Amino acid sequence: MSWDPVYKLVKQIPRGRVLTYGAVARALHLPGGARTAGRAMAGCPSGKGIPWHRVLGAGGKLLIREPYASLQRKLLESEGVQMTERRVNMKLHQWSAPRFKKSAKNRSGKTRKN
DNA sequence: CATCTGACGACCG
DNA sequence: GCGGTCGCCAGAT
Repeated sequence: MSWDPVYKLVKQIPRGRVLTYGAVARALHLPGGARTAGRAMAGCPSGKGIPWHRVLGAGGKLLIREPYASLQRKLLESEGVQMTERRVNMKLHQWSAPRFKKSAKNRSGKTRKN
């Protein structure tokens, strides 16, 4: 399987921003959803400048285990990402991944529900 | 070819 | 908020 599009998207994640596996899967329209994105990241080639640490689980959960877990935390923290012991503040750092094949909707300043 | 597992996500208690 | 279960796809054994 060619994960190139996945790595390509991850490489586009701005510093200090993060994405979830589900978001990546949906942005690239990957079959199987988040698991497929996870598989792609698991085989993430080193030395390619891929900010793999910016990809988290749903809700900003840090799913990666040691020894990469601590490394990921260190890198994120280094980028000024606000986080708890095992979760990242998605509200502040979730990045709007560009939609491939689908039109991106303007979700800025939404009323939410109050 | 059958089965298990995994850098997942949503749901339920 | 946390742990357990089911569904999903692909690779490994």
